[in-house]
Amino acid sequence: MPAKDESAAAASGAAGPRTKAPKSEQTRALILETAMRLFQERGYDKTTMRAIAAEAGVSVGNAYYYFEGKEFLIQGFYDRMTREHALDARERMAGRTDFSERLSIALESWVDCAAPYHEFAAQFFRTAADPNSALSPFSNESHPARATAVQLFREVLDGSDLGPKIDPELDELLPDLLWLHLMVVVLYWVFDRTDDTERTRAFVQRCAPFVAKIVTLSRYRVFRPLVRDAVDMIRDFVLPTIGKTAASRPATARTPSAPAGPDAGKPGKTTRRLRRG
Amino acid sequence: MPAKDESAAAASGAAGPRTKAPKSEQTRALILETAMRLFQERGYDKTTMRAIAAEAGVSVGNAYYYFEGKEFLIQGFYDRMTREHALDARERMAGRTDFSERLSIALESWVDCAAPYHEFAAQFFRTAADPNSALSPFSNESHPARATAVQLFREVLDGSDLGPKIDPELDELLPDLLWLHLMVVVLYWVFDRTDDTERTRAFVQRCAPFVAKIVTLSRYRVFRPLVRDAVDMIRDFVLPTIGKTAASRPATARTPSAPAGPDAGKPGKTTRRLRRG
DNA sequence: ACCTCTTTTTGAACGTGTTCAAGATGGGAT
DNA sequence: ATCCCATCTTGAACACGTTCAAAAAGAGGT
Repeated sequence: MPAKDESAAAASGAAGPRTKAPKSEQTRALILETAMRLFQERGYDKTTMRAIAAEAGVSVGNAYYYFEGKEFLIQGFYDRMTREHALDARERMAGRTDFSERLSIALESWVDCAAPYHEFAAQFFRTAADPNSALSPFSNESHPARATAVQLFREVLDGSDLGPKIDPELDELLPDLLWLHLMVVVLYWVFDRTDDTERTRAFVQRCAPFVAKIVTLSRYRVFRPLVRDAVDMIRDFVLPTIGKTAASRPATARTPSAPAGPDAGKPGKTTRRLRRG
Repeated sequence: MPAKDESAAAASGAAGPRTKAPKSEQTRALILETAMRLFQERGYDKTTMRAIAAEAGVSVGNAYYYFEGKEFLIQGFYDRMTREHALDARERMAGRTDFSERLSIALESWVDCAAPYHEFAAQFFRTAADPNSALSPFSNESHPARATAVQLFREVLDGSDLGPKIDPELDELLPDLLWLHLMVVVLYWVFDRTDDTERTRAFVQRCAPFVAKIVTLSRYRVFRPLVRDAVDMIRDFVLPTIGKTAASRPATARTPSAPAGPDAGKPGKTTRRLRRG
């Protein structure tokens, strides 16, 4: 049983090595770096595991010792790009306070950061679309990349001037919703075949004001019931799937909070007082 | 150059065989049927091309003569399921006139029809998620399965009693939008790990009234600007990607907020008074 | 019958991702 | 030093999707 799972290794052995052997970590990094370089040079499909191993000066079996499979090498890309994006977006947003503008900048920043990888993004995407894969952006909450992205969107909101006036329940959900919006943009981007993904850029420019408008309008009385419904639905059906909230599998089970309340049998803890008809 | 593309073969040779050789079509069908049977029995990954060929009593090369690759065998499944769904949904909707109910039935019918394939839907989905693949539901408009599904949703609308009162522009888009909604349900379903995909079923039950509410509310004055924006955006950015509308590359144009004329530089015929029956 | 050309069929061979039994390495404990 | 054990490394071997040159089977025409 090799110690592939470092978090487990770090948590289990109390008397064990506090920092995992730097030697092995070095090999791991070497393989990952080599893989990423070759991916960028030749594309994902054209880069064989044998080539990666050879280029890194290790055996092919060794690569599999550190990475469960070829697709796991992609994670490095994903993580790196997400970090770059967060940094770049923060920098570009600095000083701006208009929500629509900030959102637009954040999304455009993503398109820019992702641009170098667009060519083999398809392969990438294909792997991420597999629910069984650990790479799926929806699967494991632990995915650090998602946390980074959600955090960025929280900052997009916090830095803008529509602060306390909007529905607190919606406000709580918004960072995740904006991340979801980013996922839609990603989907659009992956399928975008125009030069420099101009189409996606235009899409983003149109989306941002629209989203801002929705958020702004959500304050008004007329929209409240609709917003309520949407918020409830997202809380019950979307967030749990992403791994948010303690209730991670409430579908057939009972409600996690409010034992025998009005929504017994309902998927999530809806709202305490929901005037349902 | 073998005649893999039967539509071309049928259209080109004026003096050629009006019906393509039934012999070869028989082999093709045999391979497809065998593949579908094995996929259902063992799952997609576990079913090897060698096994399909052996079970069908042909050589492996022969399978590749009729199908460009393994993934192309999936298309058979996709098409069949879509047809089944359309039939089943129509039957179940018969007599109902409430839009929300009809939509709910149509979606639930899909979940039921897709249930037998849920196990290997992941692999399926993974393939469909590849923009390069001919299987992608977004790629080629010609995809007959999508046409069937969109047509079904048109019937969902036509059979319901909210007919002429809703915004005609929205009405025109709705079938495609509902299909898009189905795609979201599919996404949800693929990732759903609950027993009998109970969670997806609950999701659908909640979505349908919500969608109906939106459609209903879209009539009121307050919502008009929002609906307008949404309709425009969808027409400009979503439908062209699906292959709808002649204007398929409007992205790089100018700012959308009407500088010169009402629709100057707009890709589609955006705002126009359509009085549809 | 014989030749000619297209359509269909074959199966060995290639390149790939992945596995695995076996070996090498290194650091403590005796 | 010697042994022990976990960690790391190896490369041959496996199974799979896919390709391809060549053979077989038809389909006309003479």
